[in-house]
Amino acid sequence: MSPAEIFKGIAISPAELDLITAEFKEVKYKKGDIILDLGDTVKYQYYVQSGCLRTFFIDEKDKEYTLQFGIKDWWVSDYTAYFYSRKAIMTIECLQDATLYRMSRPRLETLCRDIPALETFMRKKVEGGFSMLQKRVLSILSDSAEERYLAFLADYPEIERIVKNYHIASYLGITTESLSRIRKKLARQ
Amino acid sequence: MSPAEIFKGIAISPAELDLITAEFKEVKYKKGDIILDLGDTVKYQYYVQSGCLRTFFIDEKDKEYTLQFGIKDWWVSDYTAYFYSRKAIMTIECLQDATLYRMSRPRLETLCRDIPALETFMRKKVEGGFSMLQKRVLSILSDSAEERYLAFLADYPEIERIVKNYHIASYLGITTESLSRIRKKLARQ
DNA sequence: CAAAAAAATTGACCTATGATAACAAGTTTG
DNA sequence: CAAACTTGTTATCATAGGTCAATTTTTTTG
Repeated sequence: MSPAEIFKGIAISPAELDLITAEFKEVKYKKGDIILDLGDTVKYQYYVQSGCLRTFFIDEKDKEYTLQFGIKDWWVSDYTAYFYSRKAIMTIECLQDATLYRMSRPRLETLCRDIPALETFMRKKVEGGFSMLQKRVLSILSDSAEERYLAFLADYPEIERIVKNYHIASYLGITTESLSRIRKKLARQ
Repeated sequence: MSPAEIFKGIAISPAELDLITAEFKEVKYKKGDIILDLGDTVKYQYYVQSGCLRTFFIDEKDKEYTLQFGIKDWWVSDYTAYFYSRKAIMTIECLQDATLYRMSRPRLETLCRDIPALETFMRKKVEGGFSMLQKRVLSILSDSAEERYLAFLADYPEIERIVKNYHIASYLGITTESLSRIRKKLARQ
């Protein structure tokens, strides 16, 4: 296992791949660890090699909203802060012991400048994320909580097995009581 | 007015700028025109030079959800379809006579390959869009309809002046009746 | 500018989900 | 393995926002 796996499938020379992978640092976290906390300076984005992370936002009423789960092969960060070199507005916690490869923004920018194929790779990665977020906006606007729960189960069966129901509820934007009612109704049917 | 204005502020040689602007085509639309329709092949993304566009999704019950408005200096497309060269799942309509510069996906990909500064520009543009969408997801999940309406007015005062209330309602994900009640309440206060 | 069409408002009623509280089930740890 | 804690469920009641239908206001057009 090495960061090289991240780039399998892109046309890039071995020398360039070495340049890139040299800038990743492997870091390990334990279940319950806070990887990034509200107000921290956001230096890194993380590639999840194994384990499970959760990025969430806490509102004035201390209610949590899960923005993203991250499992194998996902990238995780507080991207708004990461992109604009600002302080974190999100928290990232480790839900399951994890091995991550982290990359600092300035280093990645330098690599992108030097290695055009990497720049293209990163652009397409963000395009994919943009597309997923658009889909999520539409889903929150137009689907009922039950429909969104079913879509979540269909889209992320592995995540459902790992995380708690209250994490899923906070991803769907409903209370844990509502999710419980939905689950009961679905079980009956 | 020429597509060159799109790239003011990026470090790019005049020769490269010419290469890029040569690939934009100016197109004009009238209020009410459908620029892109459900099922169309999505070839272009559009830079709005003037006027106002709206991208929206229609669900099974014929209810519309506005994903994005586009005014001067915004880029508009059905991005999921554009990124993946798929058929449109959205409709784009012209809300106010518009002059657009359009760019085809394959041409832009070629230009990005040849001009690294353009690739970086495009990546940062998508990063900005990603960040805005994340903010919108959080806002839909955590804010009331009234809070979202107030935020919309604060964020897009120019758009509010141009578009109909039912467009705003469909952006906020509420009915036009609800928006009307919210407006009444705010007017009273 | 009058008629028609489009947009916005209002009222009455309904429903999905939230809030609160109590409790049950599951999991961790001394 | 029992106590303590965490997670999930259930019931009751409250409410934001939806639905439907009628009406008023604004805009467009012949």
